[in-house]
Amino acid sequence: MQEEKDKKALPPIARRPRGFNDIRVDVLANSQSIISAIMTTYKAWGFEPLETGAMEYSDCLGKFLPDDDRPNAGVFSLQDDDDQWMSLRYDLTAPLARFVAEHWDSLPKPFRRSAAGPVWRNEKPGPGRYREFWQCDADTVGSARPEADAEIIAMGGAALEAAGIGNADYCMKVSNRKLLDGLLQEVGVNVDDISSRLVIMRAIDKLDRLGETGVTDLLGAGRKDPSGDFTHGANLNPSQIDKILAFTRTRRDSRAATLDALSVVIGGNILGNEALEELAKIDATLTSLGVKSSNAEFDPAIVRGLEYYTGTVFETDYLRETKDENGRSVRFGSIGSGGRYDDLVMRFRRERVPATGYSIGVSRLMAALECAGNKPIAPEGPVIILCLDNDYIANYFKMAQELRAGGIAAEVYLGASGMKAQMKYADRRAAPLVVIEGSNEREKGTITLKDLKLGARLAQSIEDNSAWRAERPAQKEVARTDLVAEVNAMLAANK
RNA sequence: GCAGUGGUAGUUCAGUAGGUUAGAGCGCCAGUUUGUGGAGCUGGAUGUCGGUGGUUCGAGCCCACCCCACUGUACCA
Repeated sequence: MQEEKDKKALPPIARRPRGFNDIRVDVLANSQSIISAIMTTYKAWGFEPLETGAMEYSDCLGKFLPDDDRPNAGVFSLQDDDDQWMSLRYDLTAPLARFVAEHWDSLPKPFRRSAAGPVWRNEKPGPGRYREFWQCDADTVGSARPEADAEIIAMGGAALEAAGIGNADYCMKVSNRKLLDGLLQEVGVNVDDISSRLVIMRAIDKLDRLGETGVTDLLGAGRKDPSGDFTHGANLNPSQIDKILAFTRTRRDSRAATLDALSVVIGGNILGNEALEELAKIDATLTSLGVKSSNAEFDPAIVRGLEYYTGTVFETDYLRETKDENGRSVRFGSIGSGGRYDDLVMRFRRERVPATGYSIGVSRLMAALECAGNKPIAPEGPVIILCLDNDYIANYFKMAQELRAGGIAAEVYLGASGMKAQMKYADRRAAPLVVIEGSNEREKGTITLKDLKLGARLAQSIEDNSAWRAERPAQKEVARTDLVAEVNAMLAANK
């Protein structure tokens, strides 16, 4: 009892829930610029921005309804005061389906929507995996044409390049669910047996990581991983497995060649032919949009784990080899993915509403850019006006207002420490320069401007600290009346 | 979820066969005769040694359970 009371008296330990990140100004500046580059591209291709709320009624989000046993499995859920379950959205596609179904009659069709925002998943976080993260999506709802898929694919590449990914560093890998369904029919697997179809899809999805031997195990009896964990397999026989593996090897260096190879394997099948026709149209559209095979290729080994895709599927591979801080090479998962989901809106309305879309994971994209050595944006802080003389603080505020009126971000130091500490503060705030007015300057009607960025550059050759300080480099005494003009000149000189 | 590894200052780590007041680098804070950040000088602060219980005269070190982190694996609509 007593102990419990003592525990209660302790203050809470400041800590952040795992999987949720604090984002400081340097990272924030970069993610905002990436998001804006992507959204600008989406807009240029005719996609209208739409923002929806963070929560949806759980039954609108899909199959993951909270139940009594695990009300929060996968999603964050809570019960509203009218007892309805609500959940934080786990992607931007499900809210789109809800919105479209709700407003179908008043929407222009096809409806082309872009969206950027955070999504939440109640899962175990890992490196590069968070419980809150941003996605940038674009979707075309109400067009069944393969050209709609092609356009999304081409635009996805354009968006990535706008965000800073090099043209040679990514490849959109495109396939079609119907290819696999056709193949499974031919091989004698019951396609309507959803669970075995899913096991097979997930097995193929792991090709890049586990290789053909691992996937062979997963398609057969099952696989035991090095840690001793056992994964049940699809229990196919060796000849079925061979045919599936042969199918996954039909990728060629050009889209046309892959189509030829595929038609040999799957051509006789009705679903397979449908898929081939769609892919051929996608190829033609990509070609007319100027998208090379090196940036968008057909790869039948791409299946994607998600159940809701009905046709075209694609994901974006980041190609550049990257190393972590220990020099080990890092494998990035896809930095974006998408596909056609013709049945998602059908949950709300009886009619089938074909839709296709693409989603970019912002933090993963940032990690890729960072590993590739892209120079991050260094955010710039305000001009700091030192407060050397409390009796004259009014003067400092006046200077700040003059600078702001001149379009320059400025701030008066409001702490209580000495000059050295104030310089340190300005340094930490990434201030481009500081304004100094002590009694020396005031008596002369001048101010001293110190260029922190130039100083930083000069400091690289510093050998003797006291001499360095005596020299007072990178600073300049100017007339008080020229404050705004001189600050502007110094800022311009540093661009 | 399953398996392996680990948990000592803000951080990276050291801690010798269980023995007195638990250490180092970096970082942080303050001062350095009106004046100057990023590599000067001087001084300073900081740890429920992940938690709880146990063994012991004595536990950072040994034992049990729990928590958390990392790695692999599964799931990821």
